[in-house]
Amino acid sequence: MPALRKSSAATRERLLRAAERCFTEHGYEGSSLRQITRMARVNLAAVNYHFSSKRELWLEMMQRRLGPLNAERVRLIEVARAATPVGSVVSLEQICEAMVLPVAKAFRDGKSCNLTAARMVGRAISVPPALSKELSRRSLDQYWRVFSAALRDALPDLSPAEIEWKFYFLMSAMLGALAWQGRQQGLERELNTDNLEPMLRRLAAFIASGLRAPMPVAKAKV
Amino acid sequence: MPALRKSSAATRERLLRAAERCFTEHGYEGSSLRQITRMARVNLAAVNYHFSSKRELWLEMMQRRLGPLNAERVRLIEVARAATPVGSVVSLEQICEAMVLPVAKAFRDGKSCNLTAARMVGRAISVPPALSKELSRRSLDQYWRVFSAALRDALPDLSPAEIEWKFYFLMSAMLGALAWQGRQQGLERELNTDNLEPMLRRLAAFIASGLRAPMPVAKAKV
DNA sequence: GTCTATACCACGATAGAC
DNA sequence: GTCTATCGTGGTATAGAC
Repeated sequence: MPALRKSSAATRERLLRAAERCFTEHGYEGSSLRQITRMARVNLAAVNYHFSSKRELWLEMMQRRLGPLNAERVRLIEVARAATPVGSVVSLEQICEAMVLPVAKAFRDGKSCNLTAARMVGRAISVPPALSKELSRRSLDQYWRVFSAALRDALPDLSPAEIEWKFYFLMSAMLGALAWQGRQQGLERELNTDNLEPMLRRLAAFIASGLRAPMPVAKAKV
Repeated sequence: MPALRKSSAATRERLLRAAERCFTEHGYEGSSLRQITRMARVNLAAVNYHFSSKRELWLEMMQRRLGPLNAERVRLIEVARAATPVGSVVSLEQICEAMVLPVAKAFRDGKSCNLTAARMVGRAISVPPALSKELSRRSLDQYWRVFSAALRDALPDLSPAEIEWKFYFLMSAMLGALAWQGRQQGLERELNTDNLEPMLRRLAAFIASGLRAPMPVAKAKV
């Protein structure tokens, strides 16, 4: 690779940081490239040069965060599997905690959690559908194999289709819970460092119990 | 009310119908007012005259669908309560089915389900956060009172805050499941009239079991 | 009161100079 | 690599016809 004439990497990094703040605070279409580049103190056209489009800027910003998060999830599942006696399997509760709890851990800046990043993950559900679908393709599909394998072991009676349905519900509940923090009337408290992890533990318990629930047979009438 | 000189109501209705098709198919920011007004065969400025903005057009379109849906949910809960012996309460399973199953029922056009409308409900999670928050304020808050009262009766040991957390998880799983239909790799089948109701039954079972799960006490370390 | 034509400004994107 | 200028399209506002 040839030597860079100027601080190209620094410009990229400043853009990614500004994008994290902007997108998390104002949403995808609520954030303009002019606003982001002003905050990053770079030229408007720099976005197109470094990322080719607003869409790719968002995707790279998300992938940078989801990479370590998913790596930690896989690591926790493998640690649990290594600690499991032969003939036994990793429990649903362990799987769900591996899925949910790293959200608090992966985004630590020093002692406290980077809430902007954590919230960002939940907000991934509030972008144009084509965008979140592409993000899922890039950052979740490879992880899905590990996770569904653990689920199949823990739920040997369920068909692959039923596993996938439950995985949908699980992911939806998790992203929605992160995104909806403090948005409902009555529950005014915002997401903060102190209540993030207890919320995630409640969520993991909710999901684990839901996964264990028997699948109902279809009936004719509502 | 004075007599209308022209077909104001017809213009409104055509705009709402076109908006349903457009917003559901292309998402909120993926649908332009020029596209919607062309489809409705009305002038661009008609949106501003009848709804004052794109935002309000979307909100009115959603409220028109969520009204009957929530009315049916409340009706089902009250029917279940009426059929419950004194000293007993409506079960979690009944509550969850009342919450979830009307999605299939409320959107019937004649014999089959209007899938555009059903999908629209799920897509409400993929709009700018400020929009879905406003929709929740207008269409869900009044319903929340009935629903949380039933939940409190079914789960007398939980604090109001814990009830609200679980309601978050419930709503997130439901909206996400509707929105995510057919978007994951591996599960390619699209939402259709035949598989909507079985999916909703699976979802209701998932949620009911999750709601019943004991809330974990917070621990120190992940 | 209802509808139309049109102007306005902000947006994302890009070409080409430096 | 960076910047300026510019293009097409978006939501919105308004003046005026009917």
